[in-house]
Amino acid sequence: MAVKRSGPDAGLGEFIRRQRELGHLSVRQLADACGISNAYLSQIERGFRNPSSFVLKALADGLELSAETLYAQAGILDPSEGGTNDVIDAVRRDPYLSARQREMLVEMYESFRKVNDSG
Amino acid sequence: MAVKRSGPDAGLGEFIRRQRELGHLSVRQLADACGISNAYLSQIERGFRNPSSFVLKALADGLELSAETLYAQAGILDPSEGGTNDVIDAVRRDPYLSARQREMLVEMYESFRKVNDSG
DNA sequence: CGCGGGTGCTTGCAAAAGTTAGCACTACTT
DNA sequence: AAGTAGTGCTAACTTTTGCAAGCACCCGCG
Repeated sequence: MAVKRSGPDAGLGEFIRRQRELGHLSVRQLADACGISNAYLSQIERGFRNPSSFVLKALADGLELSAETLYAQAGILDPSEGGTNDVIDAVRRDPYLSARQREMLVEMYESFRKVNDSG
Repeated sequence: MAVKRSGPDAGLGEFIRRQRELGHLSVRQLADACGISNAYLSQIERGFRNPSSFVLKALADGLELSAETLYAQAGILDPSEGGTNDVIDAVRRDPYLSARQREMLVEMYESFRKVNDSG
């Protein structure tokens, strides 16, 4: 498999269920809102199925919470990512840069900030 | 199906391929780095397969870019969430940089973009 | 030439995702 | 009590993911 898979022990399902119950939604209601079957949602909540990116996105929408929150819960997004600095964020988000170029820009920026602080 | 599926027209694959090529990696190299098969990566890049959340996460790591960038490209994360997209804007807005530093960062960024376009 | 190793791509197949139909249970009506 | 509608869950099935193996092609080297 090589890629990590979450089993029935995954906390994501429990989180989804809690969120659903907080919103006073039934399994069917949320499933309909997300465009998935109730059976499938039931299995996701109990950790027997591993939702795809699209289903995860749909669930985030249906639960009216940010996709980031859900992804962080799923363990596929580092909660600290998307940090506090606009420049670094923008560099990380720019789709036209290579990894190395990103790295160079971030380093350059940080060195500037460092120099400015000490000066 | 009820949940949106991306077909061979999806831009995600092209984006991944572009990032891979910018990093001078072969299909096999990136696939190995991500812990997925080269066959599968090839299919993802051409839009014939739709990677799961976990594979997407692995790809983000392998390409050394933030998971958010990739998710935004996959259309499963609203790009406006969590900050701006424009590197130059962010640099210009940053209050902790000198005019000279701003200029250098912008020039560096633009030269990268230029190189990527031609090469 | 002929061989080994690099590239990306295709082909079946196993495993997982996701659906439809239907179960058992509860609560409210008539 | 019987009927209807709500709840979540199960079973059987179809579709998609993801992989091992192998294809065809190109290049440098003997």
